[in-house]
Amino acid sequence: MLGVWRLQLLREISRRGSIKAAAEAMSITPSAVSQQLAILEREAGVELLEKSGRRVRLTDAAQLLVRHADTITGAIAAAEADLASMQQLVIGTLRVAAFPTAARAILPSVMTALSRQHPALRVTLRDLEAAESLTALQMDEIDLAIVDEYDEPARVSDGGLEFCEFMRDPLYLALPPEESSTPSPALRASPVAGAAVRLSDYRDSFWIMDTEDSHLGQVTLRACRSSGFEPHVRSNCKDFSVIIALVEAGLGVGMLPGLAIHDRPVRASIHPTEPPLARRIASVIRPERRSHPMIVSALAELERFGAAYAQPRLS
Amino acid sequence: MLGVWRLQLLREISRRGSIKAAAEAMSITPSAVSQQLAILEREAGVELLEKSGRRVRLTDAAQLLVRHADTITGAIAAAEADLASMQQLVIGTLRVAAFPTAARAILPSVMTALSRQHPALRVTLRDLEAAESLTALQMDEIDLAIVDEYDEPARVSDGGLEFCEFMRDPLYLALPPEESSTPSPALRASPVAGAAVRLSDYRDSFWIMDTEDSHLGQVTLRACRSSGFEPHVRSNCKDFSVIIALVEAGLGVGMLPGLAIHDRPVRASIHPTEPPLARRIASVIRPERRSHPMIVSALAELERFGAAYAQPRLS
DNA sequence: TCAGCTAGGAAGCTGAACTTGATTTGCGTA
DNA sequence: TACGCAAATCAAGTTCAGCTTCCTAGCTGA
Repeated sequence: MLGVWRLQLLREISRRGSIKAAAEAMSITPSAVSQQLAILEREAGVELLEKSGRRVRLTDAAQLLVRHADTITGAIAAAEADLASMQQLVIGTLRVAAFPTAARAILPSVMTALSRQHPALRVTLRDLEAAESLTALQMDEIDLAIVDEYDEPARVSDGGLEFCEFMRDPLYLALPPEESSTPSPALRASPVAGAAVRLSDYRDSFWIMDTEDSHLGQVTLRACRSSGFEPHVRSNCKDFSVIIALVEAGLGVGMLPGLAIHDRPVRASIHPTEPPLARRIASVIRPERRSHPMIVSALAELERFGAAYAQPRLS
Repeated sequence: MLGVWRLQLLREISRRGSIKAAAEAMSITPSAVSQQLAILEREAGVELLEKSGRRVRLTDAAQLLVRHADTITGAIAAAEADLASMQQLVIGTLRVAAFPTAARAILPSVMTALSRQHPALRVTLRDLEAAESLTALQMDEIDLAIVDEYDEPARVSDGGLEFCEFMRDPLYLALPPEESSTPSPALRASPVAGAAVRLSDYRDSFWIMDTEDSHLGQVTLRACRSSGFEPHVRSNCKDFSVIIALVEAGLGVGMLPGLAIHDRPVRASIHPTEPPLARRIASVIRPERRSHPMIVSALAELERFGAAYAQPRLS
């Protein structure tokens, strides 16, 4: 019979593209992987690897086996999840990845709540952009990914992952504080704090934008254009704290997601837009772990955070 | 991670009901099974076996694991089948079980055809009644079962097995040969050879029946009753050859399936009934092996036999 | 009550799977 | 073209999982 361990090694080679990388991922030596695959080839009766330069390439038969290895591994994981859910035991290590803003604004409270509820649970956190965390999830390097989505749910190549939107994060327009000398060319009365504003009212302001290749940058740009103007971009900054600082200094206006100013005092005037803009925040898991109590608890906690966050609160 | 080998041992205990039996099935010692299950309990973190007299009983958690073990084993088997079908290799050992009549009438020609087509294929045959071969299939003691079905497809507890009817076997009424002195109380002109007859025409004959608990016996009895009479049963015989001999000796009439007189000279007058009666003959496999070339070839050969058999042929 | 059967623990053995270290082969670079 | 590095693989030695054998404990039926 085909050895499951060997199949998992093959799977890892397929994921990571080289024997060395697979070996590192499974924390054994490349030599061991090479030997195990030689055995698997005997078991299967087919060539599985062919040399391609100084690397290896998977044959068709190997790719077939990788697909099967995925379902086999999934079935084992499902058994473990069922077992854990039967015992209602929330123990072990939950590996979470979140995009940076979420890692700062959401995860601290969620992690403390989780470890208060389940003292035996260890939660580790990495901050990864959405796309990175999805591949990490597929690589089985993390158990739970928190991603942001700006456009409509694309999820074409979701690779069998399970998405669950647990909150929406409104996008706000940040205006320089009242007292600051606004360098905006147009003089205007500042709107009432917290009142919705139209982007087109700031067609003549300088704009502090996220980087062009970021989702938020593109969404902002598109929103300005569909409001009928091309923004005067004064600077492109990746880090929201920098954007906040520039707006606070009165150097322009900028779009900020709510989480970026959540639980953080900001000396700027924050306004929802009309029409409202928002990004969706979703949890992503591997479906076979859906019933794992560790996952169930974490998702519940995220839902709770999302519900609390939905209460309007403007600084 | 849960050890697959251990899960399979647990599965075998569940199937066979004792550690000893499971150990024999896997050809290791009971002690080894006991040790592996102790390890599996540690892996799972749950009690899996509880003593019940001098045997063991599976806990709920264990039964949950058995179900998962089934799907895992199925997934591995599917991988192997896919692998073999990719290579189009028909090698190995095909273990067949068939009910006795089929074992005599169908399997010899099918087996010779198979081993002619695929010299590397070994075919082994056991004769088992339908119910026995189904459990053997679930026990993974055979790869292919040939069963007969008299009633409408029940298949309630088919246990995830896959049935495929490949032929129908008509039931014939066997009458004593012309020249024999018929001890039947009623004098009548014998029907034209091969012509359909009505059971009610033989309400006054003696009947040679299959055993009462056999399917054929019950079907015959029911047919007689629905033709409006209770047959005078002269003897109940399990073996069709005995029934044939008795009819040949002129001691009565009897129902015989076509296969029982297939390719075998019979000195009796064989007649289809009006309305016609038949049993269905089906192949049964485990679904995960459906695409295995060994199975594919065997099923094709059975279909071929069924098609040839369907040509009317009466002795 | 005892003989027979099943489950399971202890000790020792075997082989599968790993590591280490040397070798081969391909690729980029001086 | 030669050199060095990187990746795979081979050979030899080592470790440990999983087996057997032998034994004990406990249930069951004669």
